[in-house]
Amino acid sequence: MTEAETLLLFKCLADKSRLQILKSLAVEDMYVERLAERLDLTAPTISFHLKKLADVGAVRSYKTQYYTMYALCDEVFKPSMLDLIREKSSEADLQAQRDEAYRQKVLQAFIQHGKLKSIPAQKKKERIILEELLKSFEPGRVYTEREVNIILADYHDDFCTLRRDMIGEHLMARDKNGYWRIDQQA
Amino acid sequence: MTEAETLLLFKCLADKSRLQILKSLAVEDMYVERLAERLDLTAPTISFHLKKLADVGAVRSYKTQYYTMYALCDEVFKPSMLDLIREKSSEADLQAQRDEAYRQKVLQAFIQHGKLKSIPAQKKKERIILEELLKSFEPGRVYTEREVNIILADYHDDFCTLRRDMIGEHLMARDKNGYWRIDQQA
DNA sequence: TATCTATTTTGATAAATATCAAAATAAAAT
DNA sequence: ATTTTATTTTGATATTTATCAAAATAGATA
Repeated sequence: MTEAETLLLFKCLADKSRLQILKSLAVEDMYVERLAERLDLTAPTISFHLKKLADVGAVRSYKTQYYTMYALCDEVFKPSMLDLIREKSSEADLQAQRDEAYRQKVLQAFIQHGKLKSIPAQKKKERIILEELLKSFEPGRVYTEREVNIILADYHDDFCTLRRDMIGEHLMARDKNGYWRIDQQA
Repeated sequence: MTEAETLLLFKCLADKSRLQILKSLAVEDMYVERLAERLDLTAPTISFHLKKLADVGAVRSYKTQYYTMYALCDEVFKPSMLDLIREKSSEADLQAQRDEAYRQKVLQAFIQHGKLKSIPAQKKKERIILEELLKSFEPGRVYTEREVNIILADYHDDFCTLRRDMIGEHLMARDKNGYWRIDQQA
């Protein structure tokens, strides 16, 4: 079941009238007008709800002589809600989730109380730290080397290494006028 | 769990953002701002959703040094949706349900193609039939005996018995001017 | 075929609610 | 104490949607 389908299913359960319809159908099959009478709603309203329920496969219908009988499809409601919550999101989302978890882990390991405990030896980890420090610079603005140093010194004494690696990782660029952020477009 | 609580719970699951929050919390505990970043929503919006989720016991929170961490409460989501649908409604509702089912059974047994196959011998069943036939009369209007006969004859040849029992069951009344429905106020 | 009746569709309306910006709280660090 | 930062509350807005009346459709009986 896709994420969108799950949402649709829950939306069906999230309405008083539809919940009552399902409860009624759980007892016995019924036709539109009888449901309307039971729930004190008009037939069009019942029809509207039944259509939504049918769309997610929650009910099915069959003809008897006079009426269109509606019946509950139990199967759809067998899984526990937890199952559906745990169901993996789209693959891309899952990956993003793992990446973000890792990123947070690194940040928490190296940055404490706003200070950088040490500069990570692993390139991958240092990159994460640098990306975080980059947030202290405004996009588009040009900084003097002195300004860059002051900002970076706030995190770690070795601001020279940090500044150099910002350039090395292509997170910042420089020319004779100064330094600026390089922003990858979203 | 009461019917209203069930509805609230389903409503919590019926929103894209809240579903994503729950999915995220199923992986690991998180704080408001991080969720906001992940879902690309503002912190107030996340806070709004978390409050709703907390109201139905879907999440709980605890403090760490900096943040208010939110965690999933699995227990709430353990039951299958079918369990909740099948959960008995209020007692009164259940009784009404049984009554109505019985009523339908009797009606279908004795009335076919708009005609009364026979007049039930059991008083209880006949009463159900009479209540149904009563719908053919307009509330408040006074009918001549002849008019009553014509209407009842449409259902069964023995309209005299039907007419008499309508009076006997106090479903209709008569005086020198004619017959009329007695409507029990709702 | 014509007529009745059950059901669905359409159009309109009112209620619920997800979202954000801005303001208010709360909580921690300096 | 003051400042910073995370969270919540408030107020406003736009979207969604449940509901009904009326019209259209479909299905069955006569």
